[in-house]
Amino acid sequence: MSRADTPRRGSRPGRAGIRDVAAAAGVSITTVSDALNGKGRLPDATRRHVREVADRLGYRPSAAARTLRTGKSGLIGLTVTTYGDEPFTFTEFAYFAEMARAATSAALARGYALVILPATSRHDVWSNVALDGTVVIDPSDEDHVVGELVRQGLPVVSDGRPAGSLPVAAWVDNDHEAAVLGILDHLADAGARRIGLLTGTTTDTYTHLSTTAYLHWCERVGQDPVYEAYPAHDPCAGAVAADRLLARPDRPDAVYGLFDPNGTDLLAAARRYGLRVPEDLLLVCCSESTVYASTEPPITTLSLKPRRIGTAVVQLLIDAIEGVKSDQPVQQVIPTELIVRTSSERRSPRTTISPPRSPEEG
Amino acid sequence: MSRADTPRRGSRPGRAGIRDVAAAAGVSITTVSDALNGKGRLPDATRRHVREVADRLGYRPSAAARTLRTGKSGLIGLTVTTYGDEPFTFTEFAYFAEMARAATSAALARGYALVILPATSRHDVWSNVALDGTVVIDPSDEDHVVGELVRQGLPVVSDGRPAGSLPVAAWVDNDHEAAVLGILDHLADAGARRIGLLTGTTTDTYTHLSTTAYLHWCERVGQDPVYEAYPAHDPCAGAVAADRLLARPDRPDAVYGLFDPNGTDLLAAARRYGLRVPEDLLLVCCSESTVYASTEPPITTLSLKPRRIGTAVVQLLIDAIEGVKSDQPVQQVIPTELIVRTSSERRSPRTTISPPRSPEEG
DNA sequence: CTCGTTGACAGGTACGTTTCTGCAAGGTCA
DNA sequence: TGACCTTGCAGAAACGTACCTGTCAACGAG
Repeated sequence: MSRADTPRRGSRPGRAGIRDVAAAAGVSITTVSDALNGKGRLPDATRRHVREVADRLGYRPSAAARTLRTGKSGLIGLTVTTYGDEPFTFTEFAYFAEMARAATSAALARGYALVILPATSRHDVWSNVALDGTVVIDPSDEDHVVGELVRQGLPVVSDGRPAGSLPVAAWVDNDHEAAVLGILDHLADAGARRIGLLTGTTTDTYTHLSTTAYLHWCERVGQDPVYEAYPAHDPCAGAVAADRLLARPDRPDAVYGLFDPNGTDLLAAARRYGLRVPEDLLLVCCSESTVYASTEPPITTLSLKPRRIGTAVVQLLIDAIEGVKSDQPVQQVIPTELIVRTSSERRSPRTTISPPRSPEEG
Repeated sequence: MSRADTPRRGSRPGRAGIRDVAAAAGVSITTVSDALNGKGRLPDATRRHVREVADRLGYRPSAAARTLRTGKSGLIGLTVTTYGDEPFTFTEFAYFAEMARAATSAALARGYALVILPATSRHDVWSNVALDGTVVIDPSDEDHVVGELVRQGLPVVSDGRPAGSLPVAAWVDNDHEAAVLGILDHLADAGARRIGLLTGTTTDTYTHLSTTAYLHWCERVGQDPVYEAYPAHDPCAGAVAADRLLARPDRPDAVYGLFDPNGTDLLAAARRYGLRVPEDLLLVCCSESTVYASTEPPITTLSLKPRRIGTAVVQLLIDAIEGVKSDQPVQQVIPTELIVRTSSERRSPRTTISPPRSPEEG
C-alpha cells in the first residue's frame, strides 16, 4: 500500500531519521549506517558525503532504537545502599562522592554513562532502564535487587566483598583487616597503651571486618578491648558515642574511629574532658575529607582510596560487559593509605603547631 | 514463509518476551500488553491470568523496546560542571552530594532514574542515551551540551539562574544577594567593624552575584572592601588565600567565606596569627557540612538548602516532561538558612566553650 | 427481525536502527 | 572466455513493544 516514497513526516518534525539522511544523500539506509559507524566497505568519498549530509540535517541516531537492535545501552547502574528514604548514608558521603566521581569519569572514558539506582528502588523503575551491567556498593546478601539483576544475566561488580554467595563477576575491596592492624600498630608505636575503637552497630562487611580485626589485635597483644558502637547512619549518635568512649573509667589513651565524622566528634569530646591531642589522647579516623588537615590539631586519617576503587570497579565491569579477557584479576585489593598527622605523633607534639602569637605581629 | 508457530527461540534463551507470555497464556500479544499495562477492556479474570503467567515466566518488558515505542525512557540527566577531568569540583562536594541525593529520591518517587552526565562528556556518550529531560547545575552560556539538548526539544531545568539566554523550561535558585546581605548584617550586628570576603576567581553566577552583593553592601555602609579571590577548584589555594586575607594591613575583624572549606582554612589561619574566634575575628562560611558544628569554636554556616533545590528541580523537570500544568511557578527561589554558631556570636564567647579541665577529672 | 452497541479479543503496523544477504559491475586468472 | 573474486551498494529482516483497527459474538432497543 504505502509506497516508500512517502517521506514519513508523521514522526517528530524536528528530528531527522536515518531515512531522511539516506534520501538527502541519495544513498540507501544501509550505506548511511555503514558510513557513520565505520562498518562495511565504502569509498572514503561516499563516507564523507554521508557524514556531511548527516551533519547538515543535524542527524542524531535514536539511542532507543540502537539499544533495541544491538542489545547494548551504554548504561551501567550504580547501586547504592539506602538508609531510610535517602540513598547513601551521611557517614559515607565523602567516600561515596569520591567513588562515584571516579566511576563516572572512568565510565565516560570508555563510552558509558552511570545511572544512580538506590537499592530500595521501586521495582518498576530499575527494571525499566536498560542496563548493560551494574556496580553495587557494599552488597548485602539480602539485596534481592542485585540478586535479580544477576539472575537476568547482567554482569555485576561489587565494591566490597560480596556477602553470602552473591555470584558477582568481580569485586574490588580494601584489606580492611590489614588496615586496622596497621593503624593499631602505628598507635602502639606512637606510645599508646590502651587503644579504643569507635565502631558501628550495623552488620555491613566493613564494620564487621574492622571490628573483628581490632578484637584479634587486642587478644594478640593482651589488651582489653575498649570500644563503643553506635548506629553509624545517625549523625547525632556519633558525638554521643565519642563522648561515652572518653567517659569510661578505662579511658583509652588512643582511639581509632571507623567513620568519617568520628574525628571531629572525638576531638570535641576530648576538649570537653580536657584531654590534649596528641599528648593525652592519640587520634586516628577513617575519612576521605581534607578538613582533618586543618583541624587543631590536624588528625591522622586512613584513606580507603575511593578514587582507585571507583575506577577499578568500572573497568572490571566494562571488561565483563564487553567480554574482554582482562589480565587484571577479578578480585582486586586496593591498598589503603595512612595519612599521618599531628594527632598521632606522640613524641613530637610541637613541630607543626605554632604557639599563638599576638595579633599585632601579623 | 516462516509461520508464526515457530517459537522464535533464536533470541536470548534466558529472557522471555511478550510473545512467550502470550503463547503460554493462550492469548494474543495485545491482550498481554493491555493486561500488564492496565489498558484496554479486559475482564479481571484474564488480567489476573496473564499477570500470573508473566510472573511465572519471569517476564520483564524490554526497556529499550518500550522506550522506542513510547518515546519515553524514564531517564533524566544530571549535568554537572567539570573542572579538569573530574565532574563536580572539590568545593561543591557536600552541596552536590546532597543535591544529587535529593534529586535521586525525588526522581525515583515519580518513576524516573538519574543519569550522571558531566558537561564535558564526549559527544557520543550523552547523545547515545535516551533522555526525557535534563537537570543542569549552574549552566554557563558557553555550555553547548545544554544548548544542543534544548535545540533537540528536550526539557531542561537548571539549578541556578541560566546565564545568558539559555531557554530553560524552569529554574530554581537561592537569592544569593539577599543571603550575603543577611550575613553581612548579621556580622555587623555582632559587632564587626570591617568585614572581609573570601571569594573565587571563577565567573560562575554564584561567585559573581555574591561578590557584587558584598561590594554593594560595602558601598552602602561606607566600608572599604577587603577581599581575596582564589581559584575555588584548587584545594590548596583556599588556605593560601585565607592566610593572605588575614595578613593584610587592613585586616578584617570578620570574614565571610563563599566556599565550603573556607571555614577550616580561615580558622587555621586565625590560629597562625594568634587571633581568637570569635573575640578577635568573626567567622561565617557557606557550607553544607556538619563538621562546623564541632570545630573549636563551632562555625556559623550558611546552608543553600541543596535538598530542597534538588527536589524542586526534579519536580519541575518531570512536570515539564509530562506536560503537567503545575501550579508551581517555573522560577523558584529557595530561601537559605543561616545556622548561627559561636564563631559569629561576639558578645557571648564563653557560653558553649567549656574551659579545659584536668585529665583526672574525667 | 434488524441494527447499533458493547465487550473481548486478534492482526498487523510502526518505532529507528543494525546487519545479514544479496546482486550487479568490473577485474583477474587459467 | 568463462569461472571466480572483489568492490560498492541496496533490500529486507529482525529487535520487542504499544496501540490502532478490525472481527466476532452477545444483547437490548426499535
